[in-house]
Amino acid sequence: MKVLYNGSDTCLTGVTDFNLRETLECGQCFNFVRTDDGTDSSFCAYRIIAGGRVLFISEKRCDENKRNEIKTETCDLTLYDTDIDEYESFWKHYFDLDTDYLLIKKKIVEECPELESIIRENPGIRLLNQQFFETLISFIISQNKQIPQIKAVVRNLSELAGKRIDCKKTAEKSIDEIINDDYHVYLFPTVDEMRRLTEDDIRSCKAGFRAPYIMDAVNRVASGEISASCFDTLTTDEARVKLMTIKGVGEKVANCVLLFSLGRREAFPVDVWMKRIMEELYFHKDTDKKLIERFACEKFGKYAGYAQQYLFIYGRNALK
DNA sequence: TCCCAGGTAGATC
DNA sequence: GATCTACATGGG
Repeated sequence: MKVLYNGSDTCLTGVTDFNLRETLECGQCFNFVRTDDGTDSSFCAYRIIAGGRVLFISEKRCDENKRNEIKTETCDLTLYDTDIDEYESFWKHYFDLDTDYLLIKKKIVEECPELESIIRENPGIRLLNQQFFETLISFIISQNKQIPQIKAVVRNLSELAGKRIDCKKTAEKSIDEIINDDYHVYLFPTVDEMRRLTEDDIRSCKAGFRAPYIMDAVNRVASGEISASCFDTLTTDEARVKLMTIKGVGEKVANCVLLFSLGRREAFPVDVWMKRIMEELYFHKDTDKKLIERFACEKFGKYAGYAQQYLFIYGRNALK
């Protein structure tokens, strides 16, 4: 992979084991919009809001080739209005580009051959490294909601309390809102911005019964009792227990926060889909979620979180 | 109108 | 402890 800066954009060429659409659209993040018109199957562009920044990014697929049996392909990425320093210090880690996914995929297929075809079809999924607070709030929102609705609540909260950012340049001017000259977006609110909201404010963002849960999470983070760094010295099991002291955070939400924002790749969130697919593959009967989690963690070890992502896609394709 | 959604808290047994 | 249900909101 080569990294080049052309004076305004950072261009990554020959990126392996990466697919922007697969990575963003697999349910691990909710603050993005596709900005191209979808007419070119080898091209896509997105606007992503994360970590107090806005990124316009596009991807061009390159020719397929084969590396060590598992089919892979390369792509070129353009991070618009982004210099090398911002790429190196933030987006590189955000997209998990310093991790060897070829090795990870091999290990998972060794443990679970059933996943080989799904990995072949989705070879570019990466686990993002997202910011703690916005991941915590987003996954509290996610309970009992579908992805488009989760995205809507995240956007409503951002518009209500987040900082406005004016976007002077855009990657692709194809969606309606981007056509406006005064195009702007709102960042996900900071803890301080959220603290100014009342429970009714949060309800007005269509958060429903999750509003008091969000209030509790905000208060606990604002007080300093909970922070990304407070988990540094804890084991994953201890960190999960601590996260679950927040109202509205159960096993599943806690595991998502561990996996997607605290670098605990051994975490294995079990939702309705994961329960169904694991029962189909291994248990062949109704099985407790906690048991499924323990089984997967023993089976996949430090790769459990990655395996979970492929299993999720497998489940959504195979079942339903 | 009914049912479900990448769940969880609180009640009840 | 294990099970049952209400919870807001929107879409099929």
